[in-house]
Amino acid sequence: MQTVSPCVTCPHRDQGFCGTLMEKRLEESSAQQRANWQHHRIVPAGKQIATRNEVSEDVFVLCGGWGFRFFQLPDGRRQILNFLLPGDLFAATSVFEQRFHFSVKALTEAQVSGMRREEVQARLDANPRILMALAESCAAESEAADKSLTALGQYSAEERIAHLLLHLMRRIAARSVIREQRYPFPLRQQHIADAVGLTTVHVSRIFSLFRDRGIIVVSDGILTVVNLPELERIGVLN
Amino acid sequence: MQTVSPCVTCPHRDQGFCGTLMEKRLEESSAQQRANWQHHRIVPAGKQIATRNEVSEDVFVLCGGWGFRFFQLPDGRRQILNFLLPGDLFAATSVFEQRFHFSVKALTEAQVSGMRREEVQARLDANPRILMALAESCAAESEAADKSLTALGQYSAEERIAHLLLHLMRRIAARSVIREQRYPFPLRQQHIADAVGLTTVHVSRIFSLFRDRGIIVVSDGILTVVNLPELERIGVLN
DNA sequence: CGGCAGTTTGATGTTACTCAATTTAAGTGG
DNA sequence: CCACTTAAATTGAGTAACATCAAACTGCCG
Repeated sequence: MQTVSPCVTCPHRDQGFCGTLMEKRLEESSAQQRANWQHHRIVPAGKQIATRNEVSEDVFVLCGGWGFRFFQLPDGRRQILNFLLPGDLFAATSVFEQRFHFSVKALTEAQVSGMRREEVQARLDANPRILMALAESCAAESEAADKSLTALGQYSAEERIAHLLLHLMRRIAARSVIREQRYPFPLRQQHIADAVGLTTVHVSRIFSLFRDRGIIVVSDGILTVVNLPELERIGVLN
Repeated sequence: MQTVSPCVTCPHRDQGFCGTLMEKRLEESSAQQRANWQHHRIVPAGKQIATRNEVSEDVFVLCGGWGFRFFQLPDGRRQILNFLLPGDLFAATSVFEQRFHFSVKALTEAQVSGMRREEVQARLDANPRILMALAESCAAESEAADKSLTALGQYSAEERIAHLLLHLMRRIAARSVIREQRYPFPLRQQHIADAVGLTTVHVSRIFSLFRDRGIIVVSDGILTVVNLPELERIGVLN
């Protein structure tokens, strides 16, 4: 599980929270912050940050805001692979690949940090704790991918949406203190639809259903969980 | 892409083909074959080889036959995460995790090789080429998972099945020479159904459809591709 | 010959999609 | 703060895709 801590590598850290284990390990190995092998930028909401098949010398971390990783199909369909929260690497495997196999967009205004891949790899060799942290990220991503696959293959619409919400809630709670079951929630229904393989219309109906049954309410970018046990009953696989 | 080569670490190698890069790298580092940190066994078709949450000191490779990785839900539903072919690690990340986050079953009679995790890790430290090979496996698995996710989230039944077949065909062809577009194919329709999130009844209908349209024929454990361009038109997500 | 596992086929039901209209919310500029 | 504009969410009606249930068929093996 991830712990709450301010962003250590990002110069914009006063504006948000990062602090994954991977990031901490990298920082540990580096004497000076804001070294010249890192760069940072702020991107507006909706802006595409990375494109499939694009070559990059950098490994990216989302330092602030939300983003998402996705595949775009030629006919316009889009699959959102996962959502990126502060502290997340775009993908753990991108430390070893110079080409993105996915695209990334900013969901809100976001802070993105890039680190030279060869520098990251050099630190990997020098410090086995970084390698271990990276291996853990890989394993966590792989397990999350397997769970998403199960959700899309086996779950009904209600189950998929409940599952997505619970998964996001756990990740948000690991990064900031949650009071009264109110979670920041910048997703549009279109994002949910593209993540769980439904249409926006159907997502809206399920949300209405949940609202009417007193399970959750979404408004003003805030997700309020009214009946957590019921949400878990619907959405927890195992 | 993987190359055709006999299984190097497995004592049963005359009975099948393995030869992933990862395996070759491991062998490279080891003077004697059949070292005492490896063990091998033959498991009958249908036998469960690994169970979710189970702890193991070993890292497993499928040396011969076919297997599959899956999640079992309490209500009986099952999601097949991927199929294992000779030479495949059960999962690349299992080199770092002592607990399976998935279950594995033998699809045909299969040969399984287990290697002490600490021995594998020791070789990882000693030989950077092994680490690189493992990183490549991780990246390949992650990309495959993202593609499967897209297939389940966005594709119609026809597209999903065509996609699965093409994906398997490429992997089989990387391990053995294919003549006349005839591929060994030990899957039951139930396996396909559980892999692509459909019912067996619907899988059967799609197969009939493909057969009637002269695209593929499956019989006697052999998949014959009659019209490859058409199959690719349906199933390639690019 | 009987039994079993796997596949095929038909009839019917349900879930989720499509299309279209309407309402609500979120900005924007005056 | 209010009219205006635009994006997002909601609702209804009709439809397509896939599931469910049940029966029949096939090949295989004892």
